[in-house]
Amino acid sequence: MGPKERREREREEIRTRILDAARELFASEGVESVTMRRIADRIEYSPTAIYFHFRDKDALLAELCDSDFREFAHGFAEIARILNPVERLRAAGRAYVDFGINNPSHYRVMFMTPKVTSDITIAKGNPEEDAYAFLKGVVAELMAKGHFRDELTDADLAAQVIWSAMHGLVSLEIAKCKDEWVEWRPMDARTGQVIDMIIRGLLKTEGQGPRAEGRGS
Amino acid sequence: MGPKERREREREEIRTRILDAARELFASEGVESVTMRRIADRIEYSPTAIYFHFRDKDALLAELCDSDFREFAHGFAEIARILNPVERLRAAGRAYVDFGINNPSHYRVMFMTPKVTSDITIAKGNPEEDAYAFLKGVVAELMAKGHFRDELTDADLAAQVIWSAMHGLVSLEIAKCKDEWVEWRPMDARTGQVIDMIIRGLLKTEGQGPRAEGRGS
DNA sequence: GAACTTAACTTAACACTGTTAAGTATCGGA
DNA sequence: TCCGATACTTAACAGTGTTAAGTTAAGTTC
Repeated sequence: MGPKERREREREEIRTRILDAARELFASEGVESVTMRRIADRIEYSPTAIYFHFRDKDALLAELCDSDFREFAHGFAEIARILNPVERLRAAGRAYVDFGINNPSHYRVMFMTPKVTSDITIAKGNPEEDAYAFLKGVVAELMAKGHFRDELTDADLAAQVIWSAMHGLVSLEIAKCKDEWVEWRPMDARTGQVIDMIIRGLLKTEGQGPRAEGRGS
Repeated sequence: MGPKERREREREEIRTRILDAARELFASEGVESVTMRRIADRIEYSPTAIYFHFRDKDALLAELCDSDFREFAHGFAEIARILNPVERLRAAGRAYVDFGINNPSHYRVMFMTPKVTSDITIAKGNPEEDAYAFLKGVVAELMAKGHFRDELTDADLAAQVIWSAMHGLVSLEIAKCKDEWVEWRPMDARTGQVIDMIIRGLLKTEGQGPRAEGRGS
């Protein structure tokens, strides 16, 4: 069964070549510059050749998105080692903002454009691949240890509230940083204030739980 | 000078006809369906006729956006009459979310897409036309009355933090409501929690100032 | 080994998009 | 009456995603 496997391998190879070209174009010149024809130019194929490997442009972008989500979640691996859950939440918030600011093009398609995430291959619920699961895990731990205000018992709801606040920070910066209408304060200052607001607004007594624990890592 | 004025009036009339057609198309079928040709079809002109009244499509959309921003700000007029500034902030937050949920297409172009707001005619700083100014006003009043935590003395920074949280709520809903990845909690519940988080996280002692005042209106 | 099939392309074209160049009426003023 | 500006139209250009039809090379089968 030599030739069959070789063909399979070659097919996979050209697939990743297309994806790489698209990713490169995407990162350097923004999502608008990612056209089928420009991708084709880069890999020296005709534009229609891409359709043999991807259903359409959306499917191609979705697959790009898929790997982006995975990489994004991997970014929290180091943070997962922080023992103190409050500090872990703080660090996660900062990491989230860093990702968005450093990868605005990616952030836009990942979180700012309506897109059906149908054929996605990420292991849902696994904190190492699913960033939402990571956040929910931190929230659940904080709840279990009694850090959260007593009326907050729904980990999903709390996670969604936290995500909303952080997402607002990043998406507003990406969409409106050029806007001279508002006298924007430095992103660092805003980030710090939002994180403090989250901690103070959702947790008990100044962001520390009922009993102060040793700071992690 | 009769004819001259009549011409001027007619010119203005066709301008608003174009804008109305675009607005209608926009609200009913989303921004993607707003094409020069479809606008032209509606008003029974050729597509190029529009270019005599608007520089290009962006200018047309910008003008649409302009009136949308004004209308958006007008929505806060009633809320401005609430005496208690904490309650006013709460109501403003709810109104903000309502606007976004009821006008997702408008919200997207207004706040979720990078667009240079250059030739804008809104009276900056006037709370009746500029919603950011309204928010900043509420924040400033809360600060003056000592409701804010002592370390928060910058009204712009605080306003931007509040706006971020509310914007995150709305924009995440608009972009990801169809997403089955996350088990979304009801929008109402999230809104309530975010507003509570803002109040508790930024103000002193349970969202009330140093001294409880009578509730307004 | 010849015939057939299929995978992996290419070229040409369609139906769109925003936008521009060039041409045409219509109308107010000298 | 002629002139020039105003307000258009038609035709076209350079893009876009996508599809239909044709081509070529390789593998499979008789």
